[in-house]
Amino acid sequence: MAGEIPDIVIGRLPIYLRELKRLTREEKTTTSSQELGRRLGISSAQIRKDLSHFGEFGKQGTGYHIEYLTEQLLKILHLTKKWDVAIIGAGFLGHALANYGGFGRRGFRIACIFDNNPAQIGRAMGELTVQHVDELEETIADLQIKLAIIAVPAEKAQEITDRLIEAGIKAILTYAPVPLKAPDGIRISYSDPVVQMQKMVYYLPPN
Amino acid sequence: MAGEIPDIVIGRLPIYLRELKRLTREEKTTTSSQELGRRLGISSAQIRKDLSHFGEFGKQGTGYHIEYLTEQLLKILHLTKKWDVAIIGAGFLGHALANYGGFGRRGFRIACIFDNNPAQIGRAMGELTVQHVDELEETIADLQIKLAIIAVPAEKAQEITDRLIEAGIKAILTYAPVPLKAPDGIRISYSDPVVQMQKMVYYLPPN
DNA sequence: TAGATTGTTAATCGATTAACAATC
DNA sequence: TAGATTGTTAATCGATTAACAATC
Repeated sequence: MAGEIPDIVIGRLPIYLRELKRLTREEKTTTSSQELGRRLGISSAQIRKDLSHFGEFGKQGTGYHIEYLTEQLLKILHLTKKWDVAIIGAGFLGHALANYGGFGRRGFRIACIFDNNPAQIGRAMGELTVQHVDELEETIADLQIKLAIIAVPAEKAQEITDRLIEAGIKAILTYAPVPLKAPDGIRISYSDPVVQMQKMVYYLPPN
Repeated sequence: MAGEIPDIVIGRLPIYLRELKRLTREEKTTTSSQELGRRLGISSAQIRKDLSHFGEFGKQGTGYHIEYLTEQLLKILHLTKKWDVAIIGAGFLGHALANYGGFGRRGFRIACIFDNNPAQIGRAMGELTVQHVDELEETIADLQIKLAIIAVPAEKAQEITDRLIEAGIKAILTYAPVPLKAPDGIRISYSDPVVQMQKMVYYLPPN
């Protein structure tokens, strides 16, 4: 069973979770690896294999009880409690993140947002107020926040990263198009829309 | 050499490109697979292997000429011309995307942005004006746009996808947390910050 | 019982790494 | 020449798929 689960398997669990919620919304109570696979464009064998790393959640002949599997995945992913998140950068992107309802619905709470631009400080954003970035350390330590999202310009990203880690942050999602240096044990996840677009362009005929 | 290049290799090329540009900004003229690998957290062997799919770009003993390798990667990725991009959805996220300078600097031009909310139509965004989503088909066909970014709510994403493809779009980057159905030959790239966060949370001790 | 679907094993497929001759 | 680094081969490692006994 458990032991050393491949990272790529962990990466698919949130996708399964997301689709299970959609099935629930469609009033279904039961599903199968085949149905799930068809909806996600993944083979049914892969889904069964992935789940088998964590235990046995299905029944031969009938498949998976959606509510039960959802609960199990939430437990596996440590999503049975809400996680506080700090956002650094209150530009357009920080604004979009702070106002995105998806975090609240799926296990997170945007707890604070920071910027260094005096014009932004004190401004209301979502349910929050933009704080000065110099309050970053204290706020994160006080609230014991472990997760952060970086939405600052590339040049500032490494400095912010260092400060976040120093303040106790353990995982960072960054939108800055820069590889971040961080000690072992700190998770970094990258999102660069331009990189994604460039990759797709390869497959398009030029001109 | 060429033939059937693994998708995962293509996915790393934009990252190499991005780092080469940074090296250029640092006034370097030459680099090696070792230096590049160290900066990106990738093995030097992998970088050499990846590049070898496309030809020989380096020199034994000295490494790679940065400017030359950059040009080659741009050619390989079909980035020697600017690609027009359509954005669907002028909410906070669409706003952030339209105002992000990274596209312009790295091979793209945001050509148009659409929304269905009357309050948004006509509003200036970046250098653009928000158009009604019903003009989507005509604008995309007229400008022969091949790339689109979906920044609409989940429920609308599939309908928009269908319309985009009908209008001639060949590749889509979507921020909607839904798997999109599309015919073969259409590329879809997903970005869901919540999924990225959920994946990282697995590695964090609960509570 | 007959049909469906699981969990798991073994086979296949693909990607990464180590190592080194070639050569600048 | 001595040192550095490439491009490539072969070995290793890891992930996906096919197949099927077990069983609901």
